[in-house]
Amino acid sequence: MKELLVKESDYVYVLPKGTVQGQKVPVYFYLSDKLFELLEEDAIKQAANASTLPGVEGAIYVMPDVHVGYGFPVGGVMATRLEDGIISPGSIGYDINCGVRLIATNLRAEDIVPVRKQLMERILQEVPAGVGSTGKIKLSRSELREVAVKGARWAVERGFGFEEDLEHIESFGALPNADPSYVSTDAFDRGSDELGTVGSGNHFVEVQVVDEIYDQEIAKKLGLDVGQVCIMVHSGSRGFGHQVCVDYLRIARESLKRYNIDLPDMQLACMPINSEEGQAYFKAMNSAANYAFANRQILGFITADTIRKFLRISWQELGYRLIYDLAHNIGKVEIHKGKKLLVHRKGATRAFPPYNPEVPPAYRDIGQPVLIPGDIGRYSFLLVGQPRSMEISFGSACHGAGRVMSRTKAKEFVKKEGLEKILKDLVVVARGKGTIMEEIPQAYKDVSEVVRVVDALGIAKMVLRLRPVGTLKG
DNA sequence: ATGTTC
Repeated sequence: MKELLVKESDYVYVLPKGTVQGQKVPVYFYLSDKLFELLEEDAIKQAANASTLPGVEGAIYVMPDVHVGYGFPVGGVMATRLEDGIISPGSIGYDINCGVRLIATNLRAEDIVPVRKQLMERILQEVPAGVGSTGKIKLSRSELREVAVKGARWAVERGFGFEEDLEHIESFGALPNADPSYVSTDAFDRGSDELGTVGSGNHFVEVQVVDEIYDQEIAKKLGLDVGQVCIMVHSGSRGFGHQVCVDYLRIARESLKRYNIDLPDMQLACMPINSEEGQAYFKAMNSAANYAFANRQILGFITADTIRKFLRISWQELGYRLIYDLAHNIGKVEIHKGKKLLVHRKGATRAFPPYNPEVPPAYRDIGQPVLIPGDIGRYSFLLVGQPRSMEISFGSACHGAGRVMSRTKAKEFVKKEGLEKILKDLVVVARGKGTIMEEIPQAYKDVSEVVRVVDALGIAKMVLRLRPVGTLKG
């Protein structure tokens, strides 16, 4: 299908409306020439499939870190009209509210670098990571219901963080319209002991240092300077959100006939937003999203507390300050160009511009922070949302590097090259070697190239780069 | 992503 894409301008390729059968809107791919070469046929097909869905509005947008996903590509943005559109679990993702948090500290690189190995070993002891890992927090059914409604606030009330953290979280760390009575017993069972755990795959807790600044003025307003130590958390809603997705994909498949929805791919199984099933999924999805906000709140706090105890310093000396926390797998009701839409972001980050009311007051004149984690060996980036995102991507940017090598291929590569040689002087801790082998830097696209594209398009502005000091993986 | 092929 690649030959059907038309290069409209630098970084913009379009699959014009009318190219595929039943297509309702065009599909825009935001790519450099280099990333265009890496674009997979199946990812194009998946984005094209979504452009045929009922009530899809404007266009489908695909970010430069695109890769094939379940039904809808990772890196995809789709908006559907509330009155006649659908809601698609596969277009939000299995890991509901997978997202990123960045915490600043007053520490300098030299405080951490000499002791980074011991520090990461300590963090490994305190922060549970890995598939099926469980935490110290055991939740009763009623407590879990509370988590699902209150989100990050629940964690703060239990002592995991501070009231002022909440102002620096997307949607204040608690999405409205969460109703855990629409969440299954299976999900409750899986969620009861996984709060405050990292998970697996590309999830991590990382100690980082501000490495390079591209916009001094904005970095200053964020209170960030070269050499400053930060904590980045990348995790989601664990088994709780996964089960919500599984449950509602089944419900969606079973309700397709009832609502006369015809699909090019069963993985895009969806429900009218204005249906009993669609509303049920929306309320369950928001519950899982709030679980993820609480999860990252706890993870970030425990990590900061561990660093503090390791260095034997006070909270004041540590200077813990939440910069921002955001979702990159989520469906949200937003108004774009005067229309009330459900914006599906799957591997895409909200990137609202300055003076948008959703941007925290402290950042109002610089725009919403956009946190882009890279792979374990390279860099992560902080950008801020720009006005053009509201014109060309429903206020969205990319979310990360994006895979280029399959997990299997990555493991074969490690067996051939040797893990020590690949990781060189990186400090990466984990309970097992499996995930690290799948997550080697070579398995990912260069995140620098990805953020360069969203910066060049005016979706989000590059502010600074962070480099890893030590990484905890699942 | 995921009690990693219920």
